[in-house]
Amino acid sequence: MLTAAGFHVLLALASGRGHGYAVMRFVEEISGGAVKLRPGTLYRTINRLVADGLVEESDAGDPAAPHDARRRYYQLTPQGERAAREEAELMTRLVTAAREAGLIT
Amino acid sequence: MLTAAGFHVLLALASGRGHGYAVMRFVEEISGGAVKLRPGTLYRTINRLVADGLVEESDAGDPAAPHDARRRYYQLTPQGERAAREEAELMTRLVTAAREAGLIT
DNA sequence: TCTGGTTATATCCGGCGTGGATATAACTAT
DNA sequence: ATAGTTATATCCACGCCGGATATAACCAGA
Repeated sequence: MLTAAGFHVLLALASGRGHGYAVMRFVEEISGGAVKLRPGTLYRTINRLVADGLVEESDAGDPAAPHDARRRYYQLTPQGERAAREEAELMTRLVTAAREAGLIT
Repeated sequence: MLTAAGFHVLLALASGRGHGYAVMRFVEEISGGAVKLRPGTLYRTINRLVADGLVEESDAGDPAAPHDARRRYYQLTPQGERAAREEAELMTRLVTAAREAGLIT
């Protein structure tokens, strides 16, 4: 199973957030500020995902965005997409169970 | 945020799995065998949840079940139920995002 | 132009949580 | 009786995370 941080990063990349800092903001956004991926966790997680073949660096960023030399862009590999999908499916089952248990509506 | 194991335990208890070993089977069931809560993680997690006030031991188990002296029964505290609900709501948002990203249907 | 705030990446340390193994013992069925 | 399953508990090594610190590029406004 992926770590929570690992899934957050994959999901952010699948949602079109191409570089590290954008991933950080995505996670904060989607959780309503409850979850924060700090630099230490963020960049280490990205490096691990690259080492595991789930993510790869892509030389070109969004061509519409203004150039920023600091940014490093990433994208999912097919394996990363598969892993993210499996994790999302597991999560769907957990949400269904939470609904059946009356925790959420 | 809860750890993955912590949420699994709370969800299992909310789903009427009263004792430790039943929690273990619940997690294995719901994940289709992909996730296994091993003894080391399971009982340490339960103890931590008790220490944090999210779970409490309940002296009586299911009266319909045959008595088994080894079993220790647990239930959610109001605080535990709140924590589980918040985590489930966060997870719902993640699943929605995964759907919007085309990861799942 | 220079200055402050934000964006962006990177690394270190201490500590917490996990996986896997091992142990023990009570149940159950044959 | 005895073998297999159910059930709880604890240990060690390792991996991951939070928080802090560092560095530097970008941008807006004075």
